[in-house]
Amino acid sequence: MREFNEQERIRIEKLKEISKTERIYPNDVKVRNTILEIRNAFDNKNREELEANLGKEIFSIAGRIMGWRSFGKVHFLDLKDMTGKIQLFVSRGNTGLSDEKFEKFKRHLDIGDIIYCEGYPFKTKTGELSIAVKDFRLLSKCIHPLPEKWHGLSDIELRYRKRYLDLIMNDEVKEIFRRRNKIISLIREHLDKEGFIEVETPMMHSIPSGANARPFVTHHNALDMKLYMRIAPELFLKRLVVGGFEKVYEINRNFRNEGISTQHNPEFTMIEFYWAYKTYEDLMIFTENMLADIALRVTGSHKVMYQGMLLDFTPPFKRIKVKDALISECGIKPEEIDNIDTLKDKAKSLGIEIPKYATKGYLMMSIFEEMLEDKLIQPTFVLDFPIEVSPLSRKKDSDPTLVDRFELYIAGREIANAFSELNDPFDQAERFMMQLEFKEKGDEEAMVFDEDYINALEYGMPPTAGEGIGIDRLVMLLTDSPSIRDVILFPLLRPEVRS
RNA sequence: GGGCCGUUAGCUCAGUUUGGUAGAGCAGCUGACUCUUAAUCAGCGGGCCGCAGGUUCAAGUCCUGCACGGCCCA
Repeated sequence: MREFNEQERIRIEKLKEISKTERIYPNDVKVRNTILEIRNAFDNKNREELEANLGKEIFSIAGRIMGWRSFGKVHFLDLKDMTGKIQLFVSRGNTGLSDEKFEKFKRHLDIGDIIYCEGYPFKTKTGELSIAVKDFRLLSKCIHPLPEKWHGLSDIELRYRKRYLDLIMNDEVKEIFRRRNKIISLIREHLDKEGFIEVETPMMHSIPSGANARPFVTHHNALDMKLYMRIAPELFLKRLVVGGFEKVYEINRNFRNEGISTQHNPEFTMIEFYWAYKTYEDLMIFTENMLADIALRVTGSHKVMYQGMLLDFTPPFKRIKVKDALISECGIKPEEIDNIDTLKDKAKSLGIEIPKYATKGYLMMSIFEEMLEDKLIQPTFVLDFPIEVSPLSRKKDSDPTLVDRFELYIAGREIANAFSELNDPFDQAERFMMQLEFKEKGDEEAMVFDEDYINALEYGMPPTAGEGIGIDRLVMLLTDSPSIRDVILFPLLRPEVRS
């Protein structure tokens, strides 16, 4: 049995007392108005206009009591619903409560309770729009005292563990998740406008595929088989392009069995979209226009402040090629960029550990990540990745060691990854074989050979470009959130151990 | 995995330097108060000081280990 503290026991006693004369936890009230409606209708009216209305048109609202100021025979409460906050004015008399109801009001209710009330809008001496309460009902009791009214709930661990309490207390948290919803809606709007179809592909895969990452493993009892939580939907979405869905997207969770940080949660949300008869160059233009529009409509400007950095989403975004950046920014000479020994020396000098399966491309990207990633503050497309680190991308016509691929960096973080898709089944089979070699040499993130995917490509996939955008990271940027946990409602935490 | 920091009342925090009866504000309870908005005034109650060991006459405080969390690094 739960143990309750003194304050909680008092509130439970109040509930018991109420239950003697009425149903507790009732659901038979009809809430006809929202606080926002009342504000919109009366905020602009002056005291005299509202005075004339007093006692005539009655409104009904419901919400949570967030504050209480008592003067004995008059009480001021703050009531909050999903649309806003309004002050309740509770007294006795014609436009107030009966003596009996007034006593019940004082005796039964607490800060935190969810109540229904009916009353008349008016303005107090200080000009604050308030509801003169004519009748009320307790709908749901708050057994626990709410956090302190001034400082609120600030303990980070408690905020994540008890997100409901965080949402009750911190309006800015609600705003972050409203904004997250808006961002996702806008992405859908942009894709729907182009004639895309939204689909859902499996979350459980019999072979992990579509990205270089370690999967979560689970087991299906009836089929007695291993299943992997998906690390990416890529190969399924491209099967759909083969099937004739030429513009297709999915917004859903990926699961990666890796560490947790301010940038990583084991489950995170991605949008992946595939667009037949387009190239990665087309996607850069689409992406910069879409992100600029979202930034503008969500924050009101193309220029967004993130953690002290002013990010400029005005298109076009900067474009740099991987090799050019290594040469101009990392002190590698043009004639040595393709020399594996030079790259190894450079990597060593940066303290990068060099695994057995390290190739030129692997080293180039390691050096890039170590030296340049953090510096890409303004939105920047990094293009033309080495083929060894891009097993699903189309080879460049002009240079078979590179692929038609870009990643978008903003505020030093990878936000999007896109490429012209590899639709040549013979080349794809070779790439899978190359991945297997890496795996044998110890690369745990190397891809597995997916025979059915090759088979799908053998039926013919149109030339296609595809892209993935990390929704959580994008939301972080547009809500000025320092941690991914601030934009995920229920981030993964170790379970609390109670002694 | 490593380093640093944190964990005290329902919440927000003092108290740890220099070991000696556990503190404040909000919230709660009792009383006063008919226009406040962090209302005000008077009084009262509320503690496994994260957990487990150790040192000591004596530990919230010092030492060790563990748990959970935060930031940084890998």
